[in-house]
Amino acid sequence: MAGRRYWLVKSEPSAFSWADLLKSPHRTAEWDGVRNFQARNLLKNEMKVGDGVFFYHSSIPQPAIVGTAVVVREGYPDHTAWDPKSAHYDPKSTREKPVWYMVDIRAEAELPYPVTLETIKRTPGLEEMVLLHRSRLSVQPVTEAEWNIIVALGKKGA
DNA sequence: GCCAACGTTGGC
DNA sequence: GCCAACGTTGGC
Repeated sequence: MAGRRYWLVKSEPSAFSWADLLKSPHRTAEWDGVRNFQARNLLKNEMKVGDGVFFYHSSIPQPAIVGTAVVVREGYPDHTAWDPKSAHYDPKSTREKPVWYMVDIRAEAELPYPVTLETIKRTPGLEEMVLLHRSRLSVQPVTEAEWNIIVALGKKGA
């Protein structure tokens, strides 16, 4: 697909896991709760319908990319910011002037061999991944070359 | 506008 | 559970 871009989103499986995404209606979920401006800008402006998304499990013994997803709805206001009962409530965000945005993603394929952080660190061609250098960014860009290397590893193992 | 304090993320 | 990295806040 021309102009298709690639991304990586992180989630702690205890909060929302790959299995949770698979169980969601139409295997689709709102990627809500992102409260970081750089990540927000990517969600709001850069991620387009059809873009590829790696689903990464963080804060576990073996952090890893476990599946691929696709963007099915582009940036729109994150309504959880308006809900005082939500853990992601932010009174600075209003319906008139939303601060936080999200996209919808749909699960595409599970990687038969999850690509661990450890593998990423020692795989030639992945040295420059944002994951290794700005590890705290929860939505980050992935190059096409990186995407292809990781998809291949995920199919066949390292 | 600087920068110290603070809070959160996330690997280990 | 620790702590380094780093984004955000707020006093000045």
